Amino acid sequence: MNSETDTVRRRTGASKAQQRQASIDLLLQAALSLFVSQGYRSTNLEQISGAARLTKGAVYFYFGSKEAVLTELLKRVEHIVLDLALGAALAAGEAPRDRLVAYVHYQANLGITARDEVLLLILMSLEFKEKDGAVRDTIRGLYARQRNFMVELIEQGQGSGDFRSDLPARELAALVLAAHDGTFLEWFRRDEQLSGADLVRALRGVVLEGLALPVVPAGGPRTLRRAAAT
Amino acid sequence: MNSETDTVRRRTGASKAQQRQASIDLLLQAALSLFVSQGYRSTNLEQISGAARLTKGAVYFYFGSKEAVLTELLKRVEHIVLDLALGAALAAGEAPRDRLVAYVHYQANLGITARDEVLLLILMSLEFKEKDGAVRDTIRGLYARQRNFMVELIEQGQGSGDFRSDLPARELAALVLAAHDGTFLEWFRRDEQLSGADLVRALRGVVLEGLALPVVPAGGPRTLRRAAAT
Amino acid sequence: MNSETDTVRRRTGASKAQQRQASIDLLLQAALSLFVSQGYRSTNLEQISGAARLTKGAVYFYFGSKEAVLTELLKRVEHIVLDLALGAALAAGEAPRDRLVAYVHYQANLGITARDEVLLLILMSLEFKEKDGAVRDTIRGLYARQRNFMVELIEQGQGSGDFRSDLPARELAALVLAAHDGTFLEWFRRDEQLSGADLVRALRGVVLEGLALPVVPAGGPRTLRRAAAT
Amino acid sequence: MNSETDTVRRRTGASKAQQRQASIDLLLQAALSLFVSQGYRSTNLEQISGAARLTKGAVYFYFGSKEAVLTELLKRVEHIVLDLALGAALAAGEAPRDRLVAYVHYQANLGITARDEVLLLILMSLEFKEKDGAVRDTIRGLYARQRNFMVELIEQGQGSGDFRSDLPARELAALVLAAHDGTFLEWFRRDEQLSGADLVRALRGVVLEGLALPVVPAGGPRTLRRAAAT
DNA sequence: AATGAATGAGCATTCATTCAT
DNA sequence: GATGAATGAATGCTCATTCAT
Repeated sequence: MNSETDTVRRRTGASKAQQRQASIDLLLQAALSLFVSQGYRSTNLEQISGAARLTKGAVYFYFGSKEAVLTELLKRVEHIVLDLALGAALAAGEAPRDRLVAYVHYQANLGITARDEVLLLILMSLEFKEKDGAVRDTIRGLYARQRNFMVELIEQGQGSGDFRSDLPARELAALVLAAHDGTFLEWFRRDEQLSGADLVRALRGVVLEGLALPVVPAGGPRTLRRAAAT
Repeated sequence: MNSETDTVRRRTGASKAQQRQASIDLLLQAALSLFVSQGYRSTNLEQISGAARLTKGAVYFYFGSKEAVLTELLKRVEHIVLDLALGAALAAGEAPRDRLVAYVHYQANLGITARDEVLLLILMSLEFKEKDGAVRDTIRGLYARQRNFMVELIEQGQGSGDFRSDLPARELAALVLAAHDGTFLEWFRRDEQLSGADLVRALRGVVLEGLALPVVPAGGPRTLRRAAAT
Repeated sequence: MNSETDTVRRRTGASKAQQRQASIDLLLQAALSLFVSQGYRSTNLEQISGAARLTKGAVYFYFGSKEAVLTELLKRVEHIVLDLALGAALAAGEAPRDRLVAYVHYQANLGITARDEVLLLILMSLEFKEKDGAVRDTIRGLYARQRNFMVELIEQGQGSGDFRSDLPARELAALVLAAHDGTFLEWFRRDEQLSGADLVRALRGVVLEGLALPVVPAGGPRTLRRAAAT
Repeated sequence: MNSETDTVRRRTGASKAQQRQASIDLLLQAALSLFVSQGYRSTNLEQISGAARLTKGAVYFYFGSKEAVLTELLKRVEHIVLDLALGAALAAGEAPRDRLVAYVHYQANLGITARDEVLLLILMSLEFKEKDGAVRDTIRGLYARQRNFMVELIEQGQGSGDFRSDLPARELAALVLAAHDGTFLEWFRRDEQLSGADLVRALRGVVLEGLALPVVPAGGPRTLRRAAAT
């Protein structure tokens, strides 16, 4: 099971198509992991290809440029972090608060199942903020989609009386997403020293309570609080 | 008002010490602004020194290395973002919720008066996460101070019955700070398209309501809400 | 008439040998055209094989190396540009001036029927001037043959009194060939904006008149010759 | 007088301005020589800087890019090969034939005093023929100037009856310049095995006789001319 | 107090070539 | 008969750093 055996196995035991897919996946996986831990700029192609037991040339064979690797990664991220998350929220029912809870849950789950994908989007949005080009535009598009969804969700919640209306939906939405991103980053920054479960519960609790109608009479919020309890 | 006039003015109107300080400040200001907008790695010394109307050599004359510029910047950030913020919180009285409100307010103010300093700390904590060295250690120290303060504050609030106890103080503290960082980043990411005032109000509102004891009888939260109103 | 149809046609309508020859010709044609327009060094195998609707590997299958493609091309050029040109000159009769005229005419014709072949030789002689190896040696051989032929032709013309003897045959021969190459290059450089017919007439006229015995009688030319003397 | 002494002398014995100029000249001289003998594409920065006893970085310090080195070289070539040559021709008097003779002479002289500069222009015009960019445009401009000058000169000569009018000035001009370039290239190709003096005399003789009014008296030439007619 | 010259290590990218299929 | 995968050496360029002035 040493490296030689490994390489040979990959080279001989598989069909071309399988080998191709295996190399691409290996490369993308290595790039994802490195971009997240070191940043895009500080990761070089030698590291990426080396981690996949290939050479720099292989990256060019499959992707054509370093940036194209990131672009491909972002395409996959869009699916996981946006398509599915938004889908999960919509599938949770009609009630805005149910949708919000589902969204928060899905995202929290992603922290475990797709930690690097989530972080990639956040970190690249920061690293590419001022760099003109396709990557920046792509990322802006992703963020815009996320924001639009959240703004609408909150507006509906305000309309239905589920969410507080004393603050503009745009800023509330920004805050929900910001709390999310911030929590991920803090978790990332501390190398998972925090209890993920507790952190998620804290996030959900605080966001939902904080978002609920602030003038608390009797029933309404209680339900929300109850619904939020796991 | 061209560069020559400018240089001459700097050369003639000031003593050696003043001139020295002026150059240092110019360099630090340029570096701060560039590190925040482009990142540390993507900012080169030519840009920094050029923005200060000096040359690369001047950076070495005053600081000795690129990293030393950042280190110096972080020292200043520590004072503004930590010393003063923590001081402001402590000065707000004994009550944990008052201290938290004061802390949030001070930080929100910083978003206007020292935007780049706040962002520098956040962004560098991400960019230097995996890079061994003095910078990383410094940043970790700053974050640790901030966290310890917040954990203590929340523990006190939990003890006094001001804050919810159904979640661990460590995770709640992480969340408060995360919401903060996340909100700053979102504001940064969107180039200040958001209403800063509304965003701060949303942050304060959501965090405080969310942090307040979840079982709300009559008075308590009201006070809080009243205190939070501007 | 798309690529698929094309490939299918090639695959089905021809015998193995025909197909083989077709691929080789396609490759050589592509290489010739690209080497002439971009230079050898600046043309890569992807461009060559792509233009022939094949892949890089095919070039190796048929030729073994990039240089071998050029070598094969030069072999064909030798036949067209040397064998036939020299043959045409010899076939024009015994008189040196008739042979020279025939040579010029044949070459001029090549400018239309085998433009790229002629240019390839000229351009590669320049590009490979300092690169040791088979290509350089081949090209030198071709040029030597051409020169020897021309020197002999001019020496005969000088002996027969057809050509001027006040200048050495070696330099006159060099000049005739140089004028040729230079004219081709100028035509090439200007992307055929010049009238090919007029250019050839000019070349022939000037070279022949200039080469003819300079013993001219009366007025005009004397002045000129005097002015030109150093 | 070994390399160390040399380097030290350059580094310590000269003022900054002198050192700067010395390095620039050394670099340009090395680049000129290498571009001419190996071509632009096939010359790398290591060779250029190495020949000047400097490193690649120095090239970037002074020029900013490989192409900029060539651009600077071409600027100097324009002065030597165009400004001065055209000036020399105009200074030779009013008569077109005198001007032509002076031009040919000046250019021939350049073959000795500025061989590489002349060749650079010719060779780069070929190497950059299909490469869009500033270099190509610059070269085209130089060639256009040269051609315009020659066309006008020949038109004047045709008007004054000095030059033959049976061929268009444009093609005759192209031919004169082509003969020039071709002769230079042949000389270059043969590594100066030819007698430069004889070659120049041949060029001048053939071009001038060939350009002179073809009105020749008796038998011989007529036959020739008849044979040449299409 | 600061500059200009120069270095050298690092990096993304290109490309001829090899080889299993 | 030809392709696709992969390599490795070469190359233009960037940039933090050094040093004499």
